[in-house]
Amino acid sequence: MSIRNPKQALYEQFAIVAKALGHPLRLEMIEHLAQGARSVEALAAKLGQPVANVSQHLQALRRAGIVSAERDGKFVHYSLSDTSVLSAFASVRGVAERRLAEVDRIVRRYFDARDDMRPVTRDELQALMRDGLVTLIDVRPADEFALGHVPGAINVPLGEIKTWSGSADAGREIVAYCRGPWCVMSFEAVAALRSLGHSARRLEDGMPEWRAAGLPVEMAAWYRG
Amino acid sequence: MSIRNPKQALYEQFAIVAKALGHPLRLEMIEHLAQGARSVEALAAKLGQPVANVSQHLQALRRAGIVSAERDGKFVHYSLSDTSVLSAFASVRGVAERRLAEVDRIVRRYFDARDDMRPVTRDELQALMRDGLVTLIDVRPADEFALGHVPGAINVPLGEIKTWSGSADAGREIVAYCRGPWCVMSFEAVAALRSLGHSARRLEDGMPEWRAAGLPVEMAAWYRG
DNA sequence: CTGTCATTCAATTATTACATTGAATGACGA
DNA sequence: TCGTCATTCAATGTAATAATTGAATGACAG
Repeated sequence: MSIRNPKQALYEQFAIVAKALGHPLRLEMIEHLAQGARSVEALAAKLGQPVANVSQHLQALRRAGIVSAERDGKFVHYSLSDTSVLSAFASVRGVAERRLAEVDRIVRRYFDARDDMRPVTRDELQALMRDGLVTLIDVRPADEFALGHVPGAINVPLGEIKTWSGSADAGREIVAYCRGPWCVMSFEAVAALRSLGHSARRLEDGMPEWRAAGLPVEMAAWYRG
Repeated sequence: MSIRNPKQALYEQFAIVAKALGHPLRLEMIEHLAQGARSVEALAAKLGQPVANVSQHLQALRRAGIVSAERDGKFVHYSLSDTSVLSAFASVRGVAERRLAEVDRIVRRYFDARDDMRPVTRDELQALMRDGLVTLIDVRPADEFALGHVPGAINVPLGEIKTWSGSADAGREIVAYCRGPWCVMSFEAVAALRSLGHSARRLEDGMPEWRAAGLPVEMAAWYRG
């Protein structure tokens, strides 16, 4: 850590941030934290990882200034330091999308591409919702839905898609969204709904992007006030 | 590299890109390549690093899709794959700037902050140049200047600042720019000019950002056509 | 075909990152 | 004060990454 010259010292600081983003688990953690603050234990449960491991990765992110911690009793709630983290994540994803054929291959394996695969943009969705033309479902788990969702969205966690679709109007198009543009839950939801005979598309982004765009966010009643 | 599920596979791909950015030398290489394509040897000379080391880092960047290589005789010219790389770099820098007090500290050590430290924006510079109020100097080495510079700029490499300043109009403000917002050459140039009694400021960005903004770029005569 | 030169590869060592385990801390409630 | 629980720390083995060296490739000139 000896500072030979300021130029290299600066690059070292930038590298610390990039390095902190350079691990799959930490990226997944960031995407979860983008939904809202989480305790170490809650995050570990979401990720299916040992608590100690998650704690150490969180500290790595904290050292890089990517997340911040706030103690609340015996819990420590971690959250993203600011929205610049999300844009850094998006930029990295942008490079990966543009240049790594692998990413495309993985997505296609997951979701057979058709012309109607085109995702719905935020603007399109707002128009469709205003005119009452679509049913909007939020396929994230209930706790994430409660912390904030697109106004008018119905919470249908992935496991309940099949049950729910029985009661849904078969002739009405469904738009699904989840955590972000590469969150696979909305892909799975759309695939499931189509196989059940519904017309369904994905929202191109997820909740964090909706919020970052300054659009209105609705919260569950027991969180209000 | 076993693909357990598509979600993790995607995060792994994103992590590859971020990991490639997670090394000071590679970040410095990217900033150099943002000025224009370079051969391995030329880049190694700029960085003061052994050729083999630079070659291996270049390959790491290539695997991540950040740079691309083009063979030309016995030379291999590397360049940035696309401008999304620059925006990813900028985002990482943004997180670092916002969150790491260390960065601020390093910059301040380099350049004692005053109210007139405020850098000149691109828009301001264009207005100042149009009205002929400032002298614009490009403090990068001559080869980088030749590959493209801001119209009207004079090339004054760092080592020639002192000599050049003797012939400069002492009452006229000087604006200096170099490779990018954190490139220290323009900091050093401004510090040197001020100590010599000149009024000098930095342009907030460098050449790559100027080019990425779609602004006109001038090339040396022997490169034209 | 041979020599030269830019680049890459292969092998080595040192360093750093990672996951796991079990123990230590720190705050709360009884 | 004591026990409980969330979190962190410390220690371990393993794997990945980095810099260095010298040899191998691949293209050009003669």
